[in-house]
Amino acid sequence: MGKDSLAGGTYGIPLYRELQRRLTRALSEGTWKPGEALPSESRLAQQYGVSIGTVRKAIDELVSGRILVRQQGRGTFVATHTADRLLFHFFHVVPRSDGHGRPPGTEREMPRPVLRSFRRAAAGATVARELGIDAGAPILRIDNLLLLGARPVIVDEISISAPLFPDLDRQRFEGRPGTIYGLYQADYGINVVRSNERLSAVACPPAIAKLLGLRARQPVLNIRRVAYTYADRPVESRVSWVDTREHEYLSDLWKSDPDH
Amino acid sequence: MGKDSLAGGTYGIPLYRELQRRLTRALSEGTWKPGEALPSESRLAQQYGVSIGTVRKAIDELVSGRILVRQQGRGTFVATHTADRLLFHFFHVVPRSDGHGRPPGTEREMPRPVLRSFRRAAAGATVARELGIDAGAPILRIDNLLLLGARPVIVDEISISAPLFPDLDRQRFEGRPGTIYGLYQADYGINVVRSNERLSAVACPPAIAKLLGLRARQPVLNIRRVAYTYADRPVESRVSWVDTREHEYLSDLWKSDPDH
DNA sequence: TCAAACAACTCATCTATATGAATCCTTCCC
DNA sequence: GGGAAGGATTCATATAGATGAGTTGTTTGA
Repeated sequence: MGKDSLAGGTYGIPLYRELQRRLTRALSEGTWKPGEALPSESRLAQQYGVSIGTVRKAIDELVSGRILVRQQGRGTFVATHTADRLLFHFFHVVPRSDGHGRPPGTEREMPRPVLRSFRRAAAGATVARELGIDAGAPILRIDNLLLLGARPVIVDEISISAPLFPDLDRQRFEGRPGTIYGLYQADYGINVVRSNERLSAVACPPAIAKLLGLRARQPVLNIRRVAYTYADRPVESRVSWVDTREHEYLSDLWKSDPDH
Repeated sequence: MGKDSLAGGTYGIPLYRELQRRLTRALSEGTWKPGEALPSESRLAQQYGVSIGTVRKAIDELVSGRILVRQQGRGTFVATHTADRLLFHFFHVVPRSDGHGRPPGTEREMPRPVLRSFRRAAAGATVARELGIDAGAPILRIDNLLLLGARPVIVDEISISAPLFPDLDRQRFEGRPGTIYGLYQADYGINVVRSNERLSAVACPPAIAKLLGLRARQPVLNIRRVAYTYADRPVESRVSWVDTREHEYLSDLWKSDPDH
């Protein structure tokens, strides 16, 4: 029985859930880095003094929540924010499928970001509430224009708590090798595991319209996203403006995955 | 070993997946009606000649897909389209949480439908494609105005293939005891198990604006939903127009459920 | 040197069994 | 009648073990 044994520890809650909690905490503390393998199931079972079946059950939910990835014959790994994961789990804007042809959701395309501004600012009331910080607290405010194909389609206004991302500056942000969430993950150990989005249709503000090539006051899709890490801790507040003349927002809940 | 035994049957695919396929087919054939209990896990195991663990694994995914519901001490049941299920899995319009107070998603409210029109029509190209029928084929076309609180907030334009719903008329539709998907399920044995939605921001057509109390050409959220039953067979095509001045569309992917 | 064979390790599937917890129904007793 | 006690049935949790499949690295042998 390993030093972390769960034996005799908990009362009402099932063993596998307690183990899941411990794994999640270890994950949030950076015990295993993104892309790294966890100890094998048999080793975990030994270490925590439970059976392999219990370990598998604890891991199951983390896998379906995209926090871990299992690979037969190799091991179980901390999920990384790759382009694929972004596309299928955090980026929901796709070409319109109004007319003809292909089923919705296929033929997704990676957005090409153009950085418009990177600056320090103070949190407004809404952003402060969403990030769980005080109004007026220091934040980083990043404005991005996203191109799909050759056209500008989305304007992103990103707000993150400055103290969470020390030394993050424009150069480092622009020089990131992968996605933005990949940067949070690789450089700051902050793993975005889920997000929620609230959408509405609004008249496009002139400044946004200019960037998107729209006339002011034309309808535009407004999205407020809050991205969370473990234990529902908010990481990022993002306001997006989407030109839906040739694209649309796809909400395909609990459907078949590309894998499996 | 029961007469339905899977022993020696399949080659590459796992037992539990083959069992899952058989259960799904039985479900789609109405072997067990909505709300009814399936045979117990031990009986299924016996019947199909597999272990209880395999039965549980086969059922697990159907439960997480909301097709079945397990109740400890009672049994496993075919999920029914209750108000709760509608609210949390098919109805995504919630009061704005812009200002202050409560977390998004709480305080949902059941929409009150007002039937505007019920008629027979011919499928247009888009609807035909979405429903997998021929253009010009007979459909039922239902227009609903949905009230949240006292205000009209959503206009729903529903299209379903007429031959799938024999004898459905205005009176029967209006007299339904529960939700629309509940009607499909209870009266026609058609169980909607998932949907996908495509959203865009558009200028509100005058006819819709009138119903929603909007000025024409004001921004309105346009939603195209296709609802599916087992095996990804489309059942319903629905176009919604949402007034997002005081409400918004909530997309909270793979987050915590009210249950669990 | 190269490639085949092997060993060692991983997760995946499947079985069998035991115990607990929730529910339902019957029986019993006052 | 009414309530308590028991028993039967259900799903939930947990264990232990066997076999299979996929991966990786090493050894063997021509």
